[in-house]
Amino acid sequence: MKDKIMQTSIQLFGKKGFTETSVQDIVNEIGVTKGTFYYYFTSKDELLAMIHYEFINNILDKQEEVLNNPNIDSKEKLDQIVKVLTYEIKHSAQSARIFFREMRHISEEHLAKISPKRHQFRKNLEKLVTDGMANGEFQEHVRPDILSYAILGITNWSYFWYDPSGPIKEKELAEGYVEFILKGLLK
Amino acid sequence: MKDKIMQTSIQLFGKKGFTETSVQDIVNEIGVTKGTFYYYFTSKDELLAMIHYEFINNILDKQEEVLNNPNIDSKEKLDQIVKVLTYEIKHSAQSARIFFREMRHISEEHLAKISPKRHQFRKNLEKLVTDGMANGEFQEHVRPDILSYAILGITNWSYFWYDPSGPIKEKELAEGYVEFILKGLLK
Amino acid sequence: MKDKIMQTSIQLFGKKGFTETSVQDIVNEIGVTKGTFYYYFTSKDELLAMIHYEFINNILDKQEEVLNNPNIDSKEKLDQIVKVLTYEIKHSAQSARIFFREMRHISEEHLAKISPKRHQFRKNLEKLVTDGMANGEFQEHVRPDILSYAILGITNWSYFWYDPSGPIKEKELAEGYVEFILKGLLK
Amino acid sequence: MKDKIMQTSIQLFGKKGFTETSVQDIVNEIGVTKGTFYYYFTSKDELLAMIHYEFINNILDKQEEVLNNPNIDSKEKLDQIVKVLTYEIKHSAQSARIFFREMRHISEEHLAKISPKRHQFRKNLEKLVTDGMANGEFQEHVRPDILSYAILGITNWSYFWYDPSGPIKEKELAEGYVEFILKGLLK
DNA sequence: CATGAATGAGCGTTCATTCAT
DNA sequence: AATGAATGAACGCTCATTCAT
Repeated sequence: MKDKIMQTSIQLFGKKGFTETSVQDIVNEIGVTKGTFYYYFTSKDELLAMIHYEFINNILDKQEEVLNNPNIDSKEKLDQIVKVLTYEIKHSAQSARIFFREMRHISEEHLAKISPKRHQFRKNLEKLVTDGMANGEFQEHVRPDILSYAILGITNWSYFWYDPSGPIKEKELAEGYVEFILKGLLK
Repeated sequence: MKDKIMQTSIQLFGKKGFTETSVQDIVNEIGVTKGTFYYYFTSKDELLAMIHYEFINNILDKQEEVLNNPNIDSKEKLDQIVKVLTYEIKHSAQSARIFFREMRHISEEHLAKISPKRHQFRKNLEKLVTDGMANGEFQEHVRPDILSYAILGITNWSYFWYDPSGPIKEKELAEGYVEFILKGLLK
Repeated sequence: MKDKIMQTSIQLFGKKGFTETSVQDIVNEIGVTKGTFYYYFTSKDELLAMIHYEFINNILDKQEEVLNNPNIDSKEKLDQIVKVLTYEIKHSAQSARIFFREMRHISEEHLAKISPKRHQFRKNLEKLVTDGMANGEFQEHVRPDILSYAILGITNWSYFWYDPSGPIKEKELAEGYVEFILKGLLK
Repeated sequence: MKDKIMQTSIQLFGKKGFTETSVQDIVNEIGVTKGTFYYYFTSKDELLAMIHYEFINNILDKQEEVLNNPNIDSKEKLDQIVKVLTYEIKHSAQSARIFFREMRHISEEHLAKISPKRHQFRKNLEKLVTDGMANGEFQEHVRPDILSYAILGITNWSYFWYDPSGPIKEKELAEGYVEFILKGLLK
């Protein structure tokens, strides 16, 4: 039941927004009453925090799996991470929307568990860039932190506009991103 | 007074969010009553739409000024557009936040005036990429629409994390973005 | 201007109701501002009272003109009064609606001028019935006050359902009423 | 509780009017909070519609019971229907007031259930008159529809003026109405 | 005469949350 | 484990009225 509530909430929060989705909406969808909701969650807030936590935990795991692979170079790691992100934004579209859009509704208390993971994810990417520079794969023209934010911007922005049923296929999108990130625009 | 309400609302919507800011919050901040608010705006919705409209109108104007300059090449145009965007996200930080975050609260009716401008902005960027490919400045490795979204992702994402009082200066950020966009990561 | 406001208000109060019509609605219709309204009327209440006063004054005058005619008998007087009422309900439909429907919104103070006239109108009708009984024209089977209310009920109820553009013509209606009032149903 | 809200609302709507009675007034009277009101009714509108529905349903049932009685003639049926109406207007005075006065505040949606019954009631009366004419009990001097409206006018108008604590007793009123309806005024 | 800005009280409605059962 | 009744605070919005100009 707890999981059912979470999955239903992800769909509703993603579609209509956190504030715009009432607890009543959620329990109506499942066919139970509000009492049930508060039996499993102490607040709407906590539910949102859990959704965030599961999402960041999942992509952080996948990212670290790539980063810990000793058999591939920085370029290949970057390639795989971009693909992971694009995959998640497509296949967990509603979770991604919630993650990028509704962070502001999470209380200080819950942020304490989520923010470090968010930060870790970004820092890991920055370290990958730094490492790639150190081993001569990447240019050293720009601050690694800026580069990490730029790469995240490219992928994360997809949640804002990307329509899986539109003309751009997931594979083409991810490969386009990688190509652009690696080679830039100039001839 | 109308302008005062708008400026105050931009600050509050940016800081706390549209739904989370009540009309009462806005008028309290100014020291008038709710009646005054509704004397100048027919709804909170309309106010939000106006904020969006002013923002997109402003950056669209600046973008087209750059694009219409016959004395500079595509690379230079791209450089200037990235700088315009970074400048706006820094100096109109709250408006930018509202623009990227609160679109979903704008009614159909008001969207009719705003959406075309949003779309135009993105299309203009795509055309700049296409033109740059046609005249041999840019590589033709990736679909121009994907590239336009990627570039917008880089700049727009700044609204999410960039802190003007942090260690990264605006100039360094914008120039870092341009360098990365043009040359990519690989050596 | 004062008259313009009254005429416009009659239309709007009749169509939408007193409470449902705002002072703003009225002045919008005329193209002036609320200040103007309050220059001519001290309150919305007062305006309503004036409308009532004009209406009752008008039909009371017409009623008394009939009653004071020494050349016609009670039956003829009744006939003419029913026709006056039917005429007013058709041709001053909105005023009639307001008169019958919105009495409850008139303040004590203003009622002091209107109620006596309303009462007078009914009393005059009762007296006509009593006189008709006294001079042998009418039966003395029912209390004259009940009869006066019954006759008023027949005519006034028209405001509720009568549609001048429907199949029943004004003349047919008034004459039907008179026939029924005089002869009843039974063979 | 739902019924308590309805009964309280009937008293308040009847006394002060629908628009003039706030949900706050209703719940204050009962000693609960507004939340409770909206737990039982989806809107103030819906509550009004329910009051109307119960009223018309009740008198329509009673009317049809009389009409379906095969042992009495048209005159007797008319007599009983007038008495039913007078009884209701006296004993459900506030419901009757609401029914005749506040129809205009009922939404299209709810009217769909109420209007047909209102119409049915009037049509049944018209049919009774027509039948009475056909079997020779009643004169055929006036259109049956006009007669039905006239009879309804007599009885319904009572809601406007009749004071059960005044000098006229219910029985005297109803019998006076019947006498007048059947025999008219003229000797 | 008329305007336009502002007020303040109130309204219908929503909703996260509580709690006895 | 789940229900259903109830709360209370807030929200967007309306509107009769005032008043300096």
